[in-house]
Amino acid sequence: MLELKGHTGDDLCRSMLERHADVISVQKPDVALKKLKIIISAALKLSNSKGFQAMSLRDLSKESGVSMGGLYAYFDSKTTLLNMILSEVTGAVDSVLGNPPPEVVSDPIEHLKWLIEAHIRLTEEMQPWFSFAFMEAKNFPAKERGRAVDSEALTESLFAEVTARAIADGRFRPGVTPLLPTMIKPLLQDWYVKRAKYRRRKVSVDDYIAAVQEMVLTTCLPVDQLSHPAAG
Amino acid sequence: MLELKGHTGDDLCRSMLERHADVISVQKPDVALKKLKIIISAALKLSNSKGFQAMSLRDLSKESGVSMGGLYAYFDSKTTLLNMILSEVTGAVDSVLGNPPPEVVSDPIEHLKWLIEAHIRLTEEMQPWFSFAFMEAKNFPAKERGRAVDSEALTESLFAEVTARAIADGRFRPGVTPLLPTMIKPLLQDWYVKRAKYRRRKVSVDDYIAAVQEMVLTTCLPVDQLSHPAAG
DNA sequence: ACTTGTCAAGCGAGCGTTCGTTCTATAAAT
DNA sequence: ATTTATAGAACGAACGCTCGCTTGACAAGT
Repeated sequence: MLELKGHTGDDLCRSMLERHADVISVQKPDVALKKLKIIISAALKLSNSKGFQAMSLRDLSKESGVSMGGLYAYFDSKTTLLNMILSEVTGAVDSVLGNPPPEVVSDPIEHLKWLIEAHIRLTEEMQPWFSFAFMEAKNFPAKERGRAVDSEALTESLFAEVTARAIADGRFRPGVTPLLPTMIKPLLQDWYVKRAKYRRRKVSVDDYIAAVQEMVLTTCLPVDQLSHPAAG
Repeated sequence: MLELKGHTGDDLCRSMLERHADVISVQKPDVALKKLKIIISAALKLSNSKGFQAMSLRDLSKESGVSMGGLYAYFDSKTTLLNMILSEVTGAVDSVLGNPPPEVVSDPIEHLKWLIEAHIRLTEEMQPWFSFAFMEAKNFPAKERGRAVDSEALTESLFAEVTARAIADGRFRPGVTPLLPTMIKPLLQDWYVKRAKYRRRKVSVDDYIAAVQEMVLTTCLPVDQLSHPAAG
């Protein structure tokens, strides 16, 4: 089973500290990391329940137990806080989906299956972060919204490339809808957008990965290559 | 081709006037309708570009050309405005998807195809309304958020019912994923969530309906019933 | 024909509140 | 003693909402 490394809350906050050392005025790394984790997890919790823009810094102060002034030791504006989180999400997408293991890139079908699995596993590990970055994106200031949109476009382009390669290699059924790469995205996004629903229904990550892979492959593979129970 | 009636901006605002006659203090129906249309279209435009909660009533006043006081002749609070729009959306979903034409209900496959088409055509006609109701829902006050969630659940239950019926009738391939009805929803929602993208790529409503129907039916029909180019 | 009275409709300054942000005083650590 | 971290009061701007005033169409009275 695919393993992703380096995307726990701890890893991500550590990366944030490096990336934004210029605006974070707290010097001691261990103190900074400990508090940053508390602040970020409170920010994700509040944003994902009431929206980033509706979350006031007083809410965040109360939820995290850090005073108003204390918060401003970790960012210099509310928009900077937004950007700090956003950077980690887009960075994770780039580094994970952009670096497929060598053994899958030669076969577009395997590459496609890997992209589906990697995307779902990454969003599972970073669920509140993805909800934040893409569900809230519409309400972001213009520049930050643009970054979220670009990140989404990049993901879709990866699916478009691998699909085009599969078609060029004659691996797909002729006449399969050109909308296929576009339609994969909403299926993947549903995993983190509606995470609570799937949890309630006891659908596991593996169940969901298998279901999406089945639906996509059944749509695009030639009929004679379909195996009825979920393909191995 | 399926025709839906009664969901133009004009129809919807007329319905709003009746439904909320108690809070709308403007008496002359033609005056009220004309202004309400202006106000609602401005509200949808602003909400969909910056979020409902980020839209101030001063923004709305400026965009619609109606003064602050004038706005309050049409609603008694910002939340009431939200509810007025929300009611029209959930009402349209109930009345359209809940009333399939008699000729499709006997055949679950035809019913399923009809549900897909009707959903996409309805959201096409009411695109800004659906974006408002479901993309903004997360930021709504608790009660209003509940109404949006309920409406989504109702839609999914319609797909679950027709799917269950198809399986009971032996019309689906054995072993098709039980997640199918759940996965249809995100495909349908993408049409109004990412409407701008599809417009840019010159994907028509009919193209999209055909693509979703193809993907869903290819996934669930027995292999020997698949026709390779989009089924008629 | 012209004035006057009436009232629905519309306006925008201003209310109290809360927002993001800053600042100063203090506590803790080295 | 000096740096580092923290708390929370204070500030101006902007928020949802209210309210007293103006406008304009129309009917009654002359």
